[in-house]
Amino acid sequence: MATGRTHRPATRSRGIPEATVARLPLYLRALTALSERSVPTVSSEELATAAGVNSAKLRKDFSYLGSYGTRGVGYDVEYLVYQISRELGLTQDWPVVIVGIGNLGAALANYGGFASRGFRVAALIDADPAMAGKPVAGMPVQHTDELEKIISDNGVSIGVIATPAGAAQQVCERLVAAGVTSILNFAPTVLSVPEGVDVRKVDLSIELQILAFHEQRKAGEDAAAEAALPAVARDDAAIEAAADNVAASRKGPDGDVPAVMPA
Amino acid sequence: MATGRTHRPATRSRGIPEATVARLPLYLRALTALSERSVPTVSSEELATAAGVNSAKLRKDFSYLGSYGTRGVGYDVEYLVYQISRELGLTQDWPVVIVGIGNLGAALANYGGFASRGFRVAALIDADPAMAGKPVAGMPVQHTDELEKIISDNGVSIGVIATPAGAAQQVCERLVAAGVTSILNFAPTVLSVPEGVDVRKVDLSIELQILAFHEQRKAGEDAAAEAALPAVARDDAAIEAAADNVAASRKGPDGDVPAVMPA
DNA sequence: CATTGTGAACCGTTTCACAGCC
DNA sequence: GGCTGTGAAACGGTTCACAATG
Repeated sequence: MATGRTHRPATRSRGIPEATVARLPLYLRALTALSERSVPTVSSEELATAAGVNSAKLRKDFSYLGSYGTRGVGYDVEYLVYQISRELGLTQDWPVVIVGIGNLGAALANYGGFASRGFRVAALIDADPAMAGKPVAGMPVQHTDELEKIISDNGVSIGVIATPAGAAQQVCERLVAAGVTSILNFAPTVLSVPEGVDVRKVDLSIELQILAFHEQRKAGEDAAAEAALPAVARDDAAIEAAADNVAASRKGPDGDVPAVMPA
Repeated sequence: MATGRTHRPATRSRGIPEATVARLPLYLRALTALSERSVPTVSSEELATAAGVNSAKLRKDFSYLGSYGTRGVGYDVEYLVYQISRELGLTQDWPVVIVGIGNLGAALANYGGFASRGFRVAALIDADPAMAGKPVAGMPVQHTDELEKIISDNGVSIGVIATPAGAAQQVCERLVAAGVTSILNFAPTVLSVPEGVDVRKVDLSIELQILAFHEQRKAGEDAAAEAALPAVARDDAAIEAAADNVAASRKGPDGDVPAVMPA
């Protein structure tokens, strides 16, 4: 999961818990799907399943927004879509700039999920003069020299950094100086920003490392089980020794082979 | 923040807290940088700053791994790198497959951060027959038909899904059936997986929505401050009204303009 | 009477503050 | 003296369980 936030103290009352905010987009996506299928109402149970959470959590989350359900019936899909959209600020237009148009930046520029929810890619910016003017996702790449002007002309408050780690802090500082107050950072660096600027980080290799950690544990468990050891206390040596056996016993059933679409 | 996990109950003792696990890669990155600069030891304070956390948290985190520091001195950089790498399972080789070689899949394939930490891209897989054989990141794309064989031949236990949402669940099922037990999902869908399979999700549009939420709040605050209203209780109507003024007053100082590298 | 909304208990995580140790 | 390691307190989030209610 992406994470990392800079925050002012939770002064104001009736603040929605951060954990709840992070789930609202999930609910919104599930609700949008229901809306497209013209489903009029959902129960907390159904919606929770669709969003991949449990229903108690969902109900508590919604209780922070206000009470938009009907006891004995459920929630009105359209109404909830509206309320959550409004709460997330998606009823307004958010111009976004992407800085660093390499593989990842280009992928982001082409990503449909942005436009579909109020985000508009206002500009693509790269430091390579050779990139300037080149169309990516139907939009000409602009040179870094224009950064400040672009931000200011478009009233951009959200910036996406997809540069190499070495350039990220500099880019960040220029974005912030130009008026950006929210940054989504894909570069594998800790950005330091002034008070009042939010940073969220998405780090691919960190996610993999977390998976590797659990994977390693599973390997240890499997091996312990196979060796018919009592599954009680953990023993580091045993786990380490067992780790070498990972992936030894894998099966590859090719029963039904459904088609997969290209990304 | 990327997130989302499927988990067996925390049966085993001496489990490292999930929150700590999620920070270990951060420490590792900071330590690696120190190591490259041949710094022999660090204090919890220095390392914490470099990793973007506070020192109490860092010390508590390390206390779960064992006590690898020296009071009055700090931590031995090389030794810590080794201990954390081992704990994360990065001393072994993790073959990974990427399914869905669109813009994002290609970006992932080219991403250097994988190889640098024990992850090896074993194969790139796509359902489009036209992609088959095409080289991406110096490696030929293989057709989905080969999925099971690839997983099995390479002992792959970690899969990355970068397909469109519609294909993700099917791909996921095939990966799992073929022996994959950890999945990093970039498709904007909730994947359902059997017990024992870990899923982590990275969702770009969710991250932006979370930023938009905070951005909206800031706009409300700013407006309230400008209007010289008492900064006490929140008033929804006022915030909504003020939201339209976002980005009205932006300055674009072009003082020093450092160069930015392409991504 | 099915389903929401929510106090209260619970649990994991963070922070504090200081004892322990080099 | 300086810095780690860690109990204990504080906090935020989740889950439970049931009263409220359309």
